[in-house]
Amino acid sequence: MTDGTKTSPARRSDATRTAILAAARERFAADGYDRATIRAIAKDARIDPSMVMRYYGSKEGLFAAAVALDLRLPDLARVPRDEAGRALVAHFLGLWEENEELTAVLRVGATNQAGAERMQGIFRDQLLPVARQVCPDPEQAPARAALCAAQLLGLALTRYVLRLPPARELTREELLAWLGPTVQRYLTAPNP
Amino acid sequence: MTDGTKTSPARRSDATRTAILAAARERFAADGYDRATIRAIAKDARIDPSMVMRYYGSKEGLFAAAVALDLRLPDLARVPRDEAGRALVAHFLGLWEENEELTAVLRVGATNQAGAERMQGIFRDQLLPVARQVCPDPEQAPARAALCAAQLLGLALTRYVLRLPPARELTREELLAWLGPTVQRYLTAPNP
DNA sequence: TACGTAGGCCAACAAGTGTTGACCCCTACC
DNA sequence: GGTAGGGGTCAACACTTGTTGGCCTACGTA
Repeated sequence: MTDGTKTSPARRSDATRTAILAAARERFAADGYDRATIRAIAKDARIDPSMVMRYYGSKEGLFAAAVALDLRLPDLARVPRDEAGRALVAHFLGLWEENEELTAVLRVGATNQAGAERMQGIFRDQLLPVARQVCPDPEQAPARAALCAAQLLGLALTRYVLRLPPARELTREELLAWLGPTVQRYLTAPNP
Repeated sequence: MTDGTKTSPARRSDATRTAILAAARERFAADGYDRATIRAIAKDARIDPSMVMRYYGSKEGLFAAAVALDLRLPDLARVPRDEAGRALVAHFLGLWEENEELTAVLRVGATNQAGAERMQGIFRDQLLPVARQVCPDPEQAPARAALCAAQLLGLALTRYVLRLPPARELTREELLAWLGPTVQRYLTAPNP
């Protein structure tokens, strides 16, 4: 699982570095920023806490390195216009199922001021452009994207963070059938 | 602002107690459970940290006392069946605008395991019964209520916690027009 | 007036935090 | 073979946290 970045040759400590990142992702996702301690992360990675500091400078640096968030949103111009909503929901579901970084980012976003700003950035740089592709009037794109974010993040919140039992019991197909039309409406329906 | 509970006569320390609760609500809402320190709360209330312990036993006890959450959901049997969604959204919006305890509970629910369980309880005891009143098939009530929770909490998350600018700029009327039909569909529409 | 008691403050404890610097070991190169 | 230098550990610092117990004050009652 070498990440795509092409840094200097290949340090002897790469194994440790990735072990730290993996442990950090898990802890941040499970406990949130404050409760996830450097000592606990280091213990999971079976190294000394001081190594975390050496490689990532500080706890904030570690968090930034651990959750480099790329939603890899699909190109909605390439799916039929009336299936955009369903496609978006499907993509988000897949993302959340496999990727625990998202839980970490959402947890921290809800706790921390800096975390909230990070999420604002993700919204602006990743979801908003996609919405702009599909929205009838580009000027409405921010509002429509915000509505989609509310629905999608609300699903993630209830299903993966708060873990409301009924939200967990819904199948992928049911969610697509319920949320797909909602997101579709937020994206493309005429004004209200 | 005497609360409805009919406890012993009226202690001389009632002013202090309510000052502590008010400060606690503010801090918990603004900072979340972990970052809201007893010392900071005590400072806001202009008393000694030890008083908080004396009156509320522990930090958890203080939190429990500070956020006694009653959503006061409307009786949906008394509004026209096809306006239930709109009524629910309107009620939630009013609730969040005036009540900062909700932000605290959501923040803590996203951070803390115990907080998540508290939110599960709120969902089960307050939102679920209301959904049961309106849902065509009572057996589907949990799933439908969960969908409503996802949409409503998602709105709260983006608008009041993450504070995404476009989510903040939507007016009350726009939100009613967009989310009302969504919640209505989740509550009463035939299966998918 | 005397006094018990509740309200309040102060200082400290023990635990846990992020962070730092000194020190050892092993490897790769001259 | 010697020697930088990076990988790694240990112990400690400085600080903050929730929490506790002792002590003073002032009210309300007898």
